[in-house]
Amino acid sequence: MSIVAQLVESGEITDPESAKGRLLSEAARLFRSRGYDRTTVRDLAAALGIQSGSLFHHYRTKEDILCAVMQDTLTISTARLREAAVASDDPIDTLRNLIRCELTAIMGETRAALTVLVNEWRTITEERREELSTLREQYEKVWRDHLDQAYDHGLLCVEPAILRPLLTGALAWTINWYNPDGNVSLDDLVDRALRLILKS
Amino acid sequence: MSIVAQLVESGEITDPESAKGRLLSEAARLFRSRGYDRTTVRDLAAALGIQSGSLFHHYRTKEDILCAVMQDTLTISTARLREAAVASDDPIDTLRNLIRCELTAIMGETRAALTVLVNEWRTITEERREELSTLREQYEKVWRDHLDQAYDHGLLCVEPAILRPLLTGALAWTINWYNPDGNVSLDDLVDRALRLILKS
Amino acid sequence: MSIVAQLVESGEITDPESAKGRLLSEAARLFRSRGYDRTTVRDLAAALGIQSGSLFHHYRTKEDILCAVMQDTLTISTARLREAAVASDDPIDTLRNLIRCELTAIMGETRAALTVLVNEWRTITEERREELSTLREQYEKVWRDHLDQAYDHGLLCVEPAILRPLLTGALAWTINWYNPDGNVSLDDLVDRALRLILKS
Amino acid sequence: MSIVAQLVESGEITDPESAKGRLLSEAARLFRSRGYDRTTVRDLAAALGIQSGSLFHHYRTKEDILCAVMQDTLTISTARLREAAVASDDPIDTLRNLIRCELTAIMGETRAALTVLVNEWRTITEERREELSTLREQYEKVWRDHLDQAYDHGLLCVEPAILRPLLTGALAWTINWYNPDGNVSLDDLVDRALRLILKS
DNA sequence: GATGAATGAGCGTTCATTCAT
DNA sequence: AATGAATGAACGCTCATTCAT
Repeated sequence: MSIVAQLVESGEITDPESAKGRLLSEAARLFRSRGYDRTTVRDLAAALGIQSGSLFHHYRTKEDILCAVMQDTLTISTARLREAAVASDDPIDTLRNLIRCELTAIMGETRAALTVLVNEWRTITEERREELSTLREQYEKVWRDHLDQAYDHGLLCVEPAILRPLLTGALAWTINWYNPDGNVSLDDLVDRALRLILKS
Repeated sequence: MSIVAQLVESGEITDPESAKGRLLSEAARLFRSRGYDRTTVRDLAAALGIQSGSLFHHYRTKEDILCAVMQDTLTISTARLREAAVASDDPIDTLRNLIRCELTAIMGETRAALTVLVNEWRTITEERREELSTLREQYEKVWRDHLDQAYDHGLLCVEPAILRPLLTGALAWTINWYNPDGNVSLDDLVDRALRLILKS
Repeated sequence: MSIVAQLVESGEITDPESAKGRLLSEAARLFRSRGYDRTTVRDLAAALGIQSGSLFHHYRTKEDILCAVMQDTLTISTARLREAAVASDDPIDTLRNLIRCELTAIMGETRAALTVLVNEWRTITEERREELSTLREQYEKVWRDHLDQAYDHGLLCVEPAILRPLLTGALAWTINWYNPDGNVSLDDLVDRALRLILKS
Repeated sequence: MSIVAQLVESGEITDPESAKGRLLSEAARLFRSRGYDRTTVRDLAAALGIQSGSLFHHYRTKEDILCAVMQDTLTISTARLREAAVASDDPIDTLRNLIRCELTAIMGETRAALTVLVNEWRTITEERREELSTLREQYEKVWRDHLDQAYDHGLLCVEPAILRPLLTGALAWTINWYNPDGNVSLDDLVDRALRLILKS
């Protein structure tokens, strides 16, 4: 059973097959391509083939939709990261897996939602940010645990507290330049990011 | 004579002391803190103590203001980067200087404008983007030249074509987490970023 | 069944009883009395007892409203002119009927819209003008056919190609001076216009 | 000495060679081609090579400029019409001269101002309209006198009180269709308009 | 649940006019 | 006379949201 299916079953995320789920994935797609502010509720409604007023039966406000997108994306990403983290016993392999997992998320199906998460963070209200921060911290905890471990083994070039945010930026930025269909494979990219953080 | 003063004299940027210059720096500040879309021309006018209609004596449209902010910032940043690049003969010192220069820009007075450059890039029209791209490429050329040189000396952990965008992201992202008044000094941060890209 | 009712049924014009129809007739009235430029969407909305923003549910732009007014008016006028043209077999009676029909339109319910059609023709975009020109030509064709016929019978003082635009002007101008409640009856006016174009 | 020169000398119109005169003729040209509302004071100033604020040293408001254009045009037109009226003793020749004079004004240099006079009449304030009405009546008096005379000779197909406004419209409308460079000469057009109003 | 007309505050922009220089 | 920056009211239009149906 896939991770997404499990999270749907446990009620942690909205079923992407449901009406609400389709709404969220369409929203993620639009928010990413046009930006949150420039995406109107009419755009979203049109993309779903409904009237704009009908959106508000599912979510109270446009911002609620943005937050739901962020929340589900974070939940899925964290679950996937955890899975990636236990796939190997070797610290370096584990780091490679984490990097690949994060890059896959950035490039893959959750790409839209993640971009939104980065670009529209300041868009949402303080209160909402705090709610989501809890989820973000769970995600970051996975990274921190394994970076600490690798650092204790003397593998990293920089202490985790600084290394992680530097790496986060490096990976997040790939969305602005990396082309999966170009002449740098994803494996190459993962390898280069890994070399960046390793000591030797 | 300062770099900014020289650029003003040569007409490459708007004098920051002039009415237009004050308009631009206020715009950069507001666009950064609220985002371009969420900053209204009335906000900007109020911050300058004038009427909203009066803005349009200086710039034809709001987007013109955004572009002027981007252009001046890029011009200043490039001039500063060039200056930083020639301060030392040692390749590693030069890289350190470039990193410090970029971080200083991100943290310092041009911080606002640079954030805009990143966040509002897709906001502007295609045509405008091309104009600005020329300026961006001049900036990047300075980096590329010195990274190539360092790579030829066997100093870098990754080939420049991939290293530079990874580094760009790592440095740009600092805006989201680094606190200049916290317990990591700017020198420390520069040092850690340098360690990231060096081979050993 | 009235001509208007038939045109509504066939979908050629907007039902004057519908919300959109009331909007159009109010627009025609205001555009006529103040001119298109001087009529604001807020004026129009106020006259309809709605908010200005609500107008844009019915028509995308103010110009769309103007064009819709013009189109419906032309469609109705053409239908009426055709009806008037077949009411008699006598060429002179037919001309009299056409003149009366045109004057009735200019004086009557479509007066506002017709004035707009004349005064705001240059207001609308080229593209739109071409669309409407087709309708105008249909209207003019009715006139041309019957003027040609009358000319062939030797009834007219001037060849139709010049006579028709001279007559158009003479009739259109009545809006600037003729008072239906004054001491010149509509029948008198029709009679005088007819005398103008007949040979004897 | 030309009529215009005489009127300038007597102070009845603004010298077209003077700064104000150039302003007026440029205004007439612009008002005609774009309409009064759509011509901005900046357009006018630009056409004159001055700043928009400078216009207000010559005229207090934009409407003042419109009225000055109307006034001068009416004054010149009336003087020319009077001249045309005394050129012949023959009633029919005189009518022909009046028609030609009016058409020449509509087509010629004063064309711009005359269009304004027709199209922007409702634009100006009540008070202003009364001032100009006096001038208009002087112009109309010339026509009325000669039409009355011709009617008394049994030459006209319709009584002057109705004939004149019908003719006014017929001639004014030529601006919408007549092309002086087309295959209908001005003489032909004058001839056809004359046939319209004559009895036989 | 869905519709779609309506809201109403707010947007970027225009423009006749003013006025210190 | 002329400038040109500034005004401030008004413009056409947008859009998240509401609500009767």
